[in-house]
Amino acid sequence: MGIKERKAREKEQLRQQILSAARELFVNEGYDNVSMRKIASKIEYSPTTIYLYFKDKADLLDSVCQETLLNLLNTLEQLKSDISDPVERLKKSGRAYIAFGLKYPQDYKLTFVVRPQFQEGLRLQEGSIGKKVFDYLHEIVSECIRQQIFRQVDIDTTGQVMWSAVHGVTLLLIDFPDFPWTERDKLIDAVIHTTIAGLKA
Amino acid sequence: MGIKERKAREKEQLRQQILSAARELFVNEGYDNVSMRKIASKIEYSPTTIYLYFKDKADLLDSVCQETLLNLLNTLEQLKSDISDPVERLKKSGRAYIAFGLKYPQDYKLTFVVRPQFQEGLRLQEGSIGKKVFDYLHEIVSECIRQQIFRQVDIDTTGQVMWSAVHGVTLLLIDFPDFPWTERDKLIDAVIHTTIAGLKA
DNA sequence: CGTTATACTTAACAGTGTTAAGTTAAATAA
DNA sequence: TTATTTAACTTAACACTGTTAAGTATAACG
Repeated sequence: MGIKERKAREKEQLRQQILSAARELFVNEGYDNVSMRKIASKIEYSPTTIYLYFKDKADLLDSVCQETLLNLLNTLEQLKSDISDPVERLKKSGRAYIAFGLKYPQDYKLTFVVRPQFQEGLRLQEGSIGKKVFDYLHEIVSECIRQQIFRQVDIDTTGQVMWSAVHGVTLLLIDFPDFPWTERDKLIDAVIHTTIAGLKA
Repeated sequence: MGIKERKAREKEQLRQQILSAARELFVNEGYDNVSMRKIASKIEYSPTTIYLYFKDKADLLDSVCQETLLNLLNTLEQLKSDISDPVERLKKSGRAYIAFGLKYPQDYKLTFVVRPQFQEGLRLQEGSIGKKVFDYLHEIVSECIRQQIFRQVDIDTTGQVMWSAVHGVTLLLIDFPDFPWTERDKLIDAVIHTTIAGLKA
């Protein structure tokens, strides 16, 4: 039964080809400026072939975003073992989260802003990668509270406050690149420092 | 010369008609799902008439967003005189900012997320309404620092931190309505309280 | 070798933003 | 009043969009 396996492998390969072509185009030209025909011509297949692998354009976007989330999760989890002090770990993670968003700004926007628009009622489902990213933050915050470093506000709220802070500054820096921001790293540090200080106080 | 004035008035009237039709459609159906033909048919004119009043669809979006920013600015400035304590004023303003975003979620997204995507290199120009909204926050923060209630970090950074916080939570609540958030007002209060506490500490 | 399933393509539909050319009616000038 | 110019708007068209249904060729299987 080697043939079926080869076929499956080839199918998967084309799927990946479509996916990476789509990502590259989405990121460089914006979701709306990319047509299915453009993606198709990039991989030298007819436009309709894509529909054999993805339900529609939104599904393609969704798959691209799943990959992005996985990248983000991996980036964050690499920091996990590094540091024992949970506050230090939270700072590093926050900075890493923002840095990821700024390194791949279009991917970040696609995932956290464009996709929710195209997939109404999108929930970070239990078991989804998006949920795992949030859980990662949640866990560190939780440790800070357990060690009584943070105020004893409920854990969920605290985690969500942290997420708001990093999400907010990331998007502002992406969307208004020409605004007269303070020096970038200074602002990022200030956001993280302020939020953590506020959670301690 | 009453005729010219009447004509000008009528022109302005149609412009407003187009604008409010566009706003209603953009808000209810999303920018991408609204065609120029749809807007035109709503006001019972031919599609090309719109181009006599607006350069293109992005320009129409821009004008809609200007109105939104003006609304936001007015909403905020109504609080100005109310309270003398700058910290209390900052809290109220922050809450009002977020409340505005949640009351008109689509307008908020159009203005602060969609528009920057369609108008690359958009800057909050000196004298623009967007700049004035930010300046409003900036001013209150500045007063908090002057009165030595906040740490003596530079004013710009402090204002930007505040903006990040409210922007972040607003967008998260809009984009992920089905996420298991803490009770909404509790989260909003936590964000504002945490940020302000962090700026004090 | 004939049949069936797989993988892909062609052609088409209804819609998009936008432009150029055309039309109609009102305002101005003779 | 009548002729001309100007303003406001429309018609028709172009090149494109996402997506579907039907068709084709090739490889696998009995």
